Amino acid sequence: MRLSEKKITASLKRHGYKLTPQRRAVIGAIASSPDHLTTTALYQKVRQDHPAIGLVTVYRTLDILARLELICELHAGGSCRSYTIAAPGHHHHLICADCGEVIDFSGHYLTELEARLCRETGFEIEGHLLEFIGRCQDCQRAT
Amino acid sequence: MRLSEKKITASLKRHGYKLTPQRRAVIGAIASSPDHLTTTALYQKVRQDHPAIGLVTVYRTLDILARLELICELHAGGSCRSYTIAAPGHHHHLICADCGEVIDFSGHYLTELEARLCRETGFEIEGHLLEFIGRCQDCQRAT
DNA sequence: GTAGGTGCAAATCGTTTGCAGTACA
DNA sequence: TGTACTGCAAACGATTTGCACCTAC
Repeated sequence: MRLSEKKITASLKRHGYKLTPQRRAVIGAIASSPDHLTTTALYQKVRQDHPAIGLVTVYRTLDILARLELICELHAGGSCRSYTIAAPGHHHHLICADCGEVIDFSGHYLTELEARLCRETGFEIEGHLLEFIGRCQDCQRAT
Repeated sequence: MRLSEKKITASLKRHGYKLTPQRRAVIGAIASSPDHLTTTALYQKVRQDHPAIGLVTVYRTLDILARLELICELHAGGSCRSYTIAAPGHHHHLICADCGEVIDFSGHYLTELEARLCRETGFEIEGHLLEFIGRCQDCQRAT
């Protein structure tokens, strides 16, 4: 279950952001895609029914959405970020190094470890990043 | 315990890479720092006793060292990479969001999870990235 | 009406590449 | 000696910023 378009726009309003057609378009595009999209990919998609939108606006909208934790950011290996609608609760990613497919999985494998690290280092732990890199079945066959 | 400068140069030679003064300088700089350094920070440091070196050479050297797994790469949150001498065995990072301090810890907390993901998704898992973000004791006090 | 949002162009940042000269093995 | 390495400059992609105009509230 992922956040609906409605909930996202509502949350934007609640935080005092204006609801422009551009923002609706970005939210619509990201909400209608099951995959993680890079900013540029999302830009292409949004342009299909909103040709006048600027790439900058997409960046700014994504920035707001990420800050409100309405979308989730993925640091897939290299130097590019991609986004998808946030799923409630914490989750992690399994990424195919060849085709870029992303599988989400969730669980609390790390709470125990986190508690131990807190105790041993005195850190106040705010979050973590857990990603597996590998090759999906299709790409294995393709070799 | 971290790899010594000697072991690194030896490994470079063993893999057929030439041992130039520039490479020695980069290795010396990274080996003498206990911290993780970004490429640019490392470049500044190397220039202190090797002013003629080019940033490009630092990039290329780091690339080789990372490929040979002699140094380890850190994707600290944002879009910048930093490097430090590799510790033997696999390890993870605990990063202070305020001051950037990095604590290494090791363990095989993920092998079981990795096996389960393999089974369930058919992925061939090549590696993973596990980083905790938080605030160290000093920064907590500083608030 | 006005603060906030938009879009363009230009600036910036980190990183890579082409190429001619240089130096290690 | 020959191949690999270096350094410059230029290219590059992703992201940010300055600014004038525009629009949702």
